[in-house]
Amino acid sequence: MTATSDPPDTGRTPSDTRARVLDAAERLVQVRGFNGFSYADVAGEVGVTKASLHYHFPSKAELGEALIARYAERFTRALASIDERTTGAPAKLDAYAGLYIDVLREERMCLCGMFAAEYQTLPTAIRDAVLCFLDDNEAWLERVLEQGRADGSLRFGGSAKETARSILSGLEGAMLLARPYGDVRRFETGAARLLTSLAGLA
Amino acid sequence: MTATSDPPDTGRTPSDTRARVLDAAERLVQVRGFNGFSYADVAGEVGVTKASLHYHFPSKAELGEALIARYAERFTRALASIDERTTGAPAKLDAYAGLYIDVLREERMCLCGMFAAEYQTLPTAIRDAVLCFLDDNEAWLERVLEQGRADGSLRFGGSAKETARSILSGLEGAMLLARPYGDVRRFETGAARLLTSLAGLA
DNA sequence: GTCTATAACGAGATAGAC
DNA sequence: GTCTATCTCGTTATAGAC
Repeated sequence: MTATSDPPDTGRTPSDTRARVLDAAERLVQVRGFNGFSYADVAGEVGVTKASLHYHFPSKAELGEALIARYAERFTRALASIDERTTGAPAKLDAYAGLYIDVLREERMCLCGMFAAEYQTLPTAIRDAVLCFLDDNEAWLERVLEQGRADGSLRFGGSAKETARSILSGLEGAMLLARPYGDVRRFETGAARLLTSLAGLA
Repeated sequence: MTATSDPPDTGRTPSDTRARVLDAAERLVQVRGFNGFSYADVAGEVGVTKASLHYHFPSKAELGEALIARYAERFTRALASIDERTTGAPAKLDAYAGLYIDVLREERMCLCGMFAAEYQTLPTAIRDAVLCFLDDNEAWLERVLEQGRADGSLRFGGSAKETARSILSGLEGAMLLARPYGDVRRFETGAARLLTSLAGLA
């Protein structure tokens, strides 16, 4: 039942290369920024030529669009997974911060945070996706905060929307500054304090 | 008493160009990132040739070093000015947040926050200066927080050092995310909430 | 799909005249 | 100090063979 004909079996799935390119490019953007890497860098890591990259992603802008699209999808799934695995708002917030920690452990910045820094230099399609990503995160956090306030597990003043924004920007900022120090713990303690102070998480 | 000889009067002070180059480059880094602008961009804005830039700053790395050095000096003076103009810890924190607002109004990111994002791509000298800048800010905030806790004008749990870090990263993050939205108010409300929740500022 | 080869351009940087 | 001219290299991108 393995490949009887058609696609010559290279030991890789049909568009394995495409995925590997996205993986390498994603890491490069998160570590060096969208303006801090080239097709040559990606080609070197993946082990193909620059021309092959252009077959999959004709322009760097299109590569960037594919990156943020995939990243956003994955993040959406991660949030859905949190909603399935956990019940209380405090546990959800903890798990949410855990997503950031996982990224930081690989010495990466949040893809969207990096794009936010370079925002003025990005193609419009990427810009729009960045705003969409931020809005989605904010909306999810807002929902969790409302839930927590309703069931008494969280305590905070002001609107849930504004609190969500503060948490989101607080986590992004903690990530931004923890990376130069190469210190994940710096983020962890900062994130804990942030959630405690802003959302009344015990 | 005006120039009787020596420096041919061009209508500019001796190294006016040097300062104008720094001004333009600083703005470009804050808006587009260190990897998002070129000598040609700076030359165009200042109205000189690329070769002239290289006379003042032989390499882009040296330009970057000069930028962060001047920025750090100016920031140090700004903090000293706050210490002179204001007395209470709450007023000092408000003035501190005001520094960020001034930057954001010009649609810029904090120079150091931008460098933090691009950290992995920067020459060592700039990296060191970035960490130094962050440490200085943290130390100043820590001192203000200690003062506020001592005189009862601020209320927060945990160490002043960690609280200072949270405030610093919170402000940088709020700045990072406010810029894509082109919304200074987004920062202002976020910063106010941050200082209230983290430092107990009324 | 992937390759070699190359185009077309912009980057940082230098030499030397004025 | 600033210029013109030029160099070298890296960048994104394309053409066309396999």
